[in-house]
Amino acid sequence: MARQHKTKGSYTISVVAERFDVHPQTLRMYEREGLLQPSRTDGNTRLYTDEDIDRLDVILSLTRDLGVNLAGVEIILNMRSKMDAMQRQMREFVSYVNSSMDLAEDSEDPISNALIPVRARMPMRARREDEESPVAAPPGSKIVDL
Amino acid sequence: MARQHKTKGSYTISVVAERFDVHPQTLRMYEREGLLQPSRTDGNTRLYTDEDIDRLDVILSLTRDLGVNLAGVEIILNMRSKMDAMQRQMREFVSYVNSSMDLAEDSEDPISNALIPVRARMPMRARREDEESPVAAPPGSKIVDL
DNA sequence: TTGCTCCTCACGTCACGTGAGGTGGC
DNA sequence: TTGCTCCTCACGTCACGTGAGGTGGC
Repeated sequence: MARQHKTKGSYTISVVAERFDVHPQTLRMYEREGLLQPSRTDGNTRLYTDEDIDRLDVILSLTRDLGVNLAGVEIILNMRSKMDAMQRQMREFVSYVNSSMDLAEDSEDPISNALIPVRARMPMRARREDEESPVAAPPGSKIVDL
Repeated sequence: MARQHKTKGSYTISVVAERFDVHPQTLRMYEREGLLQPSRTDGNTRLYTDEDIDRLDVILSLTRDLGVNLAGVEIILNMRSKMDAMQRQMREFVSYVNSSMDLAEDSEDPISNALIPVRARMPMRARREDEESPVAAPPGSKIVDL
């Protein structure tokens, strides 16, 4: 059996290949195309981290399940991280506004009364990670939750 | 020369094909794949609107310039509209918060003082259409401004 | 009639995945 | 030694784009 470097998730190419039922040459190709950047041992052997694994999982979903080619995968991965950054900013901003309003929540003054309806009318607040994205995918869309 | 139905932008397939230097069969293929949905005349001739043209422009950038296949194009177009929706929501929310704060701007009470720093510290406000996206593309990214 | 339109079928090309073959380090 | 690793080269398959061929309506 293949050896595993199991120091907080570090896998050789054969382990990854077997786990995802993918050809080792395919993994090397993904690296050549810039989609994966595993580190190397001193002896030049590739080591895949858990983050590499997660990324590979997305790549294989796109290529195998959705038929996207590697040029498309690269762009989609970039857009994904861009959307993640947007959602993070959104959450930070909303939670900041909300916490500012919490200071005013029990107040009776007219300004806090003017601001509180934001939370009631807008469908926005700090979301937990397991909650649904605020923007629904278009009907019939192939995007489930990329 | 080919005829044009120029009632607020409505083009036959030959006009579109010539303008974008694309084979008419390719346009029919894009429609078959669900990427374009031109309307039809009573005689079943395709009519492309200005919106179809804009969409085609993006499709051709993705396929020709970036080498994305049609499966990838579909996903990217869906993600694009999802991102647009997110930015729109963001803008609406921020401008709502800003306008709420404008009510309190000249006030001396502690609550408005607690809220005003939002605008000073966060890089978020209602943006004009020609301003840059708030989230920068990763360095070396192929995404210019999809 | 002319020049467009519609459609289907088929071919060439290229990207992607996979395999062979030869090498080297633990 | 064994079983991994590295690499390059090459092949098969399939998606995409394009062309041919035959049709019909303005």
